[in-house]
Amino acid sequence: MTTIKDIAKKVGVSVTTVSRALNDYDDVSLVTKEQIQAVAKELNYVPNRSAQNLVTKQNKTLAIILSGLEPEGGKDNIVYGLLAGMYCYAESINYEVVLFTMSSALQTEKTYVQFCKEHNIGGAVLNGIRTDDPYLKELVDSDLPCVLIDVFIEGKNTSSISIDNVQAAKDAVTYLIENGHRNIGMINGRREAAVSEERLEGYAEGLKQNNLLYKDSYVVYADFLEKEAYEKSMTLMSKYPEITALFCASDMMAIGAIKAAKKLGKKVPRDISIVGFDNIPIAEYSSPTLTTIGQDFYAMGQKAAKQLVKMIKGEKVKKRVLLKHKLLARDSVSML
Amino acid sequence: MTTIKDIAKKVGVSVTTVSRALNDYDDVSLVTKEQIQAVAKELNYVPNRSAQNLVTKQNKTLAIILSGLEPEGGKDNIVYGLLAGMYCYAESINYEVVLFTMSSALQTEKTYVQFCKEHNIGGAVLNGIRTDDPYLKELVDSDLPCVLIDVFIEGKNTSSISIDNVQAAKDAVTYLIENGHRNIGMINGRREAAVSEERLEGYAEGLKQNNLLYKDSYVVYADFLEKEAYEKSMTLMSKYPEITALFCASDMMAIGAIKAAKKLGKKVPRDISIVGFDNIPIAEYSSPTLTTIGQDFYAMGQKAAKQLVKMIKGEKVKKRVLLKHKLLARDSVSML
DNA sequence: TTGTATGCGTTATCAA
DNA sequence: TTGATAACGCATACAA
Repeated sequence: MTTIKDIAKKVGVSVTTVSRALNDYDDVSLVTKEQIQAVAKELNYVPNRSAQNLVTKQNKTLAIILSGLEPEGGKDNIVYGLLAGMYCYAESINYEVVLFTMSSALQTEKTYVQFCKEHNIGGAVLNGIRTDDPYLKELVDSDLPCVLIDVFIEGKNTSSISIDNVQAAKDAVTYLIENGHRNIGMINGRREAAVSEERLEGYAEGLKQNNLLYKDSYVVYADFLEKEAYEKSMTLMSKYPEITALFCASDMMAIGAIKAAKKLGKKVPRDISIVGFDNIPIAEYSSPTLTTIGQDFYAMGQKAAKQLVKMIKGEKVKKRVLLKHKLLARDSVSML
Repeated sequence: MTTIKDIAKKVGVSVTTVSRALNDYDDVSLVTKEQIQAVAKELNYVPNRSAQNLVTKQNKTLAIILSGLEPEGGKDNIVYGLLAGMYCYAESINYEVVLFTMSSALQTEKTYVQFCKEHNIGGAVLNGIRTDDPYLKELVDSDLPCVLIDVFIEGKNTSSISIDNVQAAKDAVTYLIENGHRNIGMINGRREAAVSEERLEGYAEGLKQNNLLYKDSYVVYADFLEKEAYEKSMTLMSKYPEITALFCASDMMAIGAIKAAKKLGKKVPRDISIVGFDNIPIAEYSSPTLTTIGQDFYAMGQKAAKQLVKMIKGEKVKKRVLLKHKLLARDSVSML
């Protein structure tokens, strides 16, 4: 591997000069600078990041910390979108992106903070981490810039990004009501998830604003899982046949609900209307195509990376950023 | 940040001893070792990877080099599977994974080799890179261990992983023939892709083995794109109404073909049977559900990482690894 | 069993 | 405008 030393020798200058020439300092004569750059190219010189990092203590690396990367996961494309968005911005400013997951934290008994220190991480984007994760607390209590997706936690140096989940849920419910539905059930996600609470709130608000009664019994929790949603919605629809619409806090759960409806001999949307959440790729191709709340995870990843970099540079950022969502009217809802 | 120096000072030994204790050498007394480890923990010591990398020249980082991370990409979940599989193995042996894409290569004018050198990458997994990419040539010509997904290229230190695409295509076609189909069209992918050629070969072989005539006119190329496949298959079906089955080289193209069939008033599978390739998440949820060739990208990513690590360690590896595929019989094919 | 000294490749400080 | 030298944090050859 060629180093600045090699270049220095070949050109006949000191390593200092080479370093400065390569970093385009202006206290080096144009002639030598050009000469050095030419030789660098000729020798295929590539700076060694480890050495750079070691001496500059700069942290041009962003981490994305996830709950896990499961073989069967990824159907929702959320991680992909987030990662792609982050990467897109990071690369544009010559930053790197590395991955870390909770599972590896458990396995190696390495905390997020440790991982970040070890790799000179400048800041981290977190997604899908449980709010009661002790490693999370350690991280947000540390000085390290963190951007949290979908949850709002006060921390030393943190910021949050999400859509307005309350409003989005309200939009979904309102849309159902506009379509004539009066008895609307909700298939919510994991009880502990912040978004679940927010979406429930939006659901309740939507009902209230239209003078409909909120009923606890119309709400079930299905952990964001298709199968669980299948079972829970089956029970719900059987028990309360007056329900004509279901608002689901995720598309995968909506898919489960559609299956349940079919199993019960109900046609979607003729007998029961269903709205999902997220707009995962499957939503557009399922049968019927799924009316849902669209989130732009790519944009979210991009924004997260941007925030992070600002925070790394010590600039002020909004503690909480709300991105736009969009109701996508497709075929799983019909006018009553 | 605490360093081994701090620990050394506190314990009252040299940095050498600390280094050895922390790396669990056995030429350090148990007492001091335990003492050192205790203090390290107390001071929240985390080794600095940059420093380690710099001195050991070890390259405990794997790269995954992709064609790009598009906002609208990822539907097929291939990148996710590959990445998850790689990461899973990498983390188990305390390796890292970083991303690099062709798009960033273009943008920064940085070649894959440069990126890898710069980051002390031990080896790289490549997916979706065009075989005529000059940067690819430079990479496989270099000493850096590379594992190529889906393409077989001889290189200085390379190895390839894929399923047996010829056999898989043959399986698909044979399945259609077993279901009574005699006039089978093929929607192939990008002309230049190695897998396209292999799948075409399997398609032809399947026909031949069953004494059916291969017809050039029954094969169209649709660049692995849904829309393109929609148009091309529309033309194909219109021009040759005797065709009763379509073998598509990707699921997204199969989805396009199904749409085209519907548009033409043909019912799938009653009027036309369709087989896809890949088993992307959508395949299971589309209407009708898609009969397809299942590839396990997670397993592929894992295997790729394993190969890579072996190569990094200088062990011999197979130049070409073939993973198992599986025909998944679902609802898009019917007996003629 | 432990410590001294050296070097990895780079940048930064200071002096020339 | 340039160069000598130190420093970053760590691992290792060698000496003690």
